[in-house]
Amino acid sequence: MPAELPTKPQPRYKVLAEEVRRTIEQGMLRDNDPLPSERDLSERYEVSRDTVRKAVRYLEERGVLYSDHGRGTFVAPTMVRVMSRYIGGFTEDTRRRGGKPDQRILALESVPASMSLAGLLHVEPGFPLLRLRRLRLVDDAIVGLHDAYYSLPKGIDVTAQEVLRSDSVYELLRDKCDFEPAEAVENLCAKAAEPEEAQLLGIGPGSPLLICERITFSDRREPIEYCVMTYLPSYRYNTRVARHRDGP
Amino acid sequence: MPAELPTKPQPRYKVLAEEVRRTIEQGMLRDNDPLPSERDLSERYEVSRDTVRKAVRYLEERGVLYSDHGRGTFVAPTMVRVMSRYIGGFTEDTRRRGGKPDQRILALESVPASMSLAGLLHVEPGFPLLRLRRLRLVDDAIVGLHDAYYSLPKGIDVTAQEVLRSDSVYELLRDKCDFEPAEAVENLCAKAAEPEEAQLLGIGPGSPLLICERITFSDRREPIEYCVMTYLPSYRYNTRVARHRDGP
DNA sequence: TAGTGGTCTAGACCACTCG
DNA sequence: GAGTGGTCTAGACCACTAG
Repeated sequence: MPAELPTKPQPRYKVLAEEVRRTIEQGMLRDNDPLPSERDLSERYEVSRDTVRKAVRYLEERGVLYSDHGRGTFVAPTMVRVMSRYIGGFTEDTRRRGGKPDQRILALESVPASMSLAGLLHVEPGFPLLRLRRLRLVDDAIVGLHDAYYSLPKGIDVTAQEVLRSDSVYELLRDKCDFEPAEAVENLCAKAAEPEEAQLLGIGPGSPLLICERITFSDRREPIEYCVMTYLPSYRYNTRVARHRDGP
Repeated sequence: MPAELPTKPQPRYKVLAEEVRRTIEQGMLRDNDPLPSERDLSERYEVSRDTVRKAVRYLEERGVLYSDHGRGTFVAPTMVRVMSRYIGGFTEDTRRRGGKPDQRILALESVPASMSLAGLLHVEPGFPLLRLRRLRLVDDAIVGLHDAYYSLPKGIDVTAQEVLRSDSVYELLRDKCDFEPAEAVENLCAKAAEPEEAQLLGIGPGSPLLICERITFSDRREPIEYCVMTYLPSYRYNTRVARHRDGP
């Protein structure tokens, strides 16, 4: 079987959107430059105005464009474009930033769900969870520690081999079960390193750490993963906060 | 002049959306319950299906609903609904979480832009910036320190009185100039408290702190504010990371 | 196969901005 | 007033899910 993907035909609005994105990335348009009007684009690309509007929405969501009633549609500043965040794992995120991601697996085991984990993942206390604890590296330097718990369907198991081979746990789980991360919530705060963390991360106890707790939901909005990510001060978390198009 | 606001008539899709949101918040629908189909809603509310779809998009952006092709539209889990983030100041954010926000102004002065600030705010080095340094409190306890720099039009000035009186600096600036925050980018990391910070925050030097740097853009996407927010470990930053409806 | 959301069209009118 | 984005309609067909 060849590696050719079927590559479903993309909807027109998405094709248009990527065309516009390419134009911008190639430097044909600079920050805050105006785009042609929706009616213009609609004629030029021979699609309905509504399809043009969908393409513009698509790029607005991603921090690439913004539009102002009565004025026009414009190219968002580079900094906004860059910091637009979407759900993705450490590997993907690091690559996007131009770094070389790596990992050291510390533990891969089945553990019974504690009361609090059971509550977060909507399972019974004692339900067997897959636990994966890893050191995370960027360009061969340790940047953090991930401690993740997955609620997997019965009979599904994962080996260290598979984790090492695959590019991301998300991808691995997408193949083995029907896990498809659709949404996540995160909670960030600062914390002093505890002795064990300090030793693993090669820092002094009490050193400042960035803690990011995450719960990931499947496309059916079942909580599937709970993960505590512990980062050194050198690690930076970027995000874009958009005002909603209208009220809260 | 009476305090009556004109209250512009809202578009139908927004009226519908708020109606649905109310239904959910009153507990008529629980997490992951299905909504009536778009065609149903379109008949029931006597609007076109497209208008229903706009209302659904509106609520999806806000983490209230999610829809699955071929299956239906459903109520998003409570945790997702709660952690949906939008641009707002400390005051508004704290109130949303049920806390009582407060502040102690440490400095309000005009300072010449440094090289780095000038670069971030797109002004000439030496350009006079308004600097506002404040302790931030929730329920009468210190939680952090805000150090903000604003690039204001010439001739606009702000007094401590005005800051104290107004509910938020954003609101104040909206009145005095045409500042309207539309988007922001944030960069978070951990840091050890320096002696001065430690003293102001009432902690030991070297204690862990959460640092959030923010650049705020106006509706014209001019960078208007640069702010460094320093938080104690007790402060928590919540966010929702949605996968985009389609590819990155 | 019936029902759902996803895409697309063509046209209309409104609300806003700016010269 | 001319031009822009914002809202709304009515209808068509496609793609997907589930019983």
